[in-house]
Amino acid sequence: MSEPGLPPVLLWFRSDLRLADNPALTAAVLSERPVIPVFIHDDDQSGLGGASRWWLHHSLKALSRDIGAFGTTLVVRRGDAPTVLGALIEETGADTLHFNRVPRPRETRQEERVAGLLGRRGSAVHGHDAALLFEPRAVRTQAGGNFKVFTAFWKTCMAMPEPSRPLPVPKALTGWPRSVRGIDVEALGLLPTGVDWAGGLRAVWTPGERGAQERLTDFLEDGVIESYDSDRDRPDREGTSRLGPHLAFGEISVRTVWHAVRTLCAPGSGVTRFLTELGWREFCHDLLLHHPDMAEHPLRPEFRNFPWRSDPEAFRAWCRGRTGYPIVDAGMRQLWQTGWMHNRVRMIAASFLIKHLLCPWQDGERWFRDTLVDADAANNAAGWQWVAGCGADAAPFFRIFNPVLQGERFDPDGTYVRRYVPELAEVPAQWIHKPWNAPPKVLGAAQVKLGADYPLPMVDHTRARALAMSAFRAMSRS
DNA sequence: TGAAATGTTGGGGCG
DNA sequence: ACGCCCCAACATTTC
Repeated sequence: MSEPGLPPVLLWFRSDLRLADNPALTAAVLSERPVIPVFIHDDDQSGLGGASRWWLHHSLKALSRDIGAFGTTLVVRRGDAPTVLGALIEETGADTLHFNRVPRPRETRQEERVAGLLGRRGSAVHGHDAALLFEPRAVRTQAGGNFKVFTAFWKTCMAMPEPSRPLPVPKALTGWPRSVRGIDVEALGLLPTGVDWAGGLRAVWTPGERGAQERLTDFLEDGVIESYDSDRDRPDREGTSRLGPHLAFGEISVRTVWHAVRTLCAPGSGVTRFLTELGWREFCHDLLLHHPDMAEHPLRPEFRNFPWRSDPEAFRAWCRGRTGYPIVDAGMRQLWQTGWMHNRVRMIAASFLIKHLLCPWQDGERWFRDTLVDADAANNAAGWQWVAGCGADAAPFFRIFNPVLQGERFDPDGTYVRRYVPELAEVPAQWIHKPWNAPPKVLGAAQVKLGADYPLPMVDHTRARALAMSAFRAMSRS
């Protein structure tokens, strides 16, 4: 127990809304001083989309409850983090700050401002690393640069010492006996105003550390991971972990996931593949750290000359899931309804926006950032550039998905399409991914009138493909 | 972590 | 028996 009179330490929560494997928390507890846990929301700086705001609200509620169980209170404030932290130091006499670094450019800049401001006031500022498996920027080529090819990056990671084991939840947390002014999570105004569009999210997700751990447990049970290698590509199955949003908000640490899989699962192709996906997350963060403008500017500069089209109508149709290509529309509607889209379908839908509609990939990146509960600045930007063919280790631009073939290959029975495009529910599997080819009799029996109940394809695949090729060639010539 | 076009091969039907 | 064509199946190349 701490002596009265000892100055408290500030514990600044950010994208690490958890108590397990939280080195900042552990360090604060070890200091044997009263701990003031703080969360600061900055509406102007957060860059959070609507779906992420919904998630953050519930995740903060969960964290408040969990901290409350220690007899302590999470202090919630809004505003500019360095300013708020400075004010808290004034108010409480705290002389130390612990936080976990967020290895992304925006957050890193914020950390530097905090360190500068608090350092000038004589406070000790301690940043800890727990957001990645391997220390940010520590993975280097032999020449000392950052990797631009994933396989080489991951091979190097796998030759490094295994990631640290996760830290336990501290046994106790001593709070600050005096009350510190804060606001209710509700007052942050993170939930939808007006129309409640979050019903689909509530039905699918449980934000918070408990929910994250349950999701991990579910994934590790029943041998899901054994067939992960193939099932992860099947949107009609529950073959993926769905840990994305929990990782994005730091409700569970990637090291916890890593060691749980390594400890509890028999080695095999599924395990290897899943760990590799965690590797992509590492790679994306490494890329964004070295290319802070990756969400706006293509890594391959020649793509600045790509003749993108400006077509707000087409973009809107894509957003709303009314392209006329069932696998694309199912994905976009799953995203809108649940805040999440299966990864295979993300690739198909993104490819469609970029290569069939020739819309700028940045527009799609922003839409995903606004609608995904697992929106992550690094993963999202890297993923979109990868699909567009202008990123690191990217698919060549001419690798154009055929949405019909992709649908038939990865949703062979049409189960996924039927779930999210109910107007096609009665269309037989043979035609579900290309209803425009179905005999009129079949469509009649399925009670579908194309162009009325469900749109006709907004572009012809073969023609769109040819146009994309010539646009690509135009860019390559210029 | 493609798709489509083009090339090659080999078996069977047939004159 | 032989060559020819057809075409499916597979492989390679091209975008």
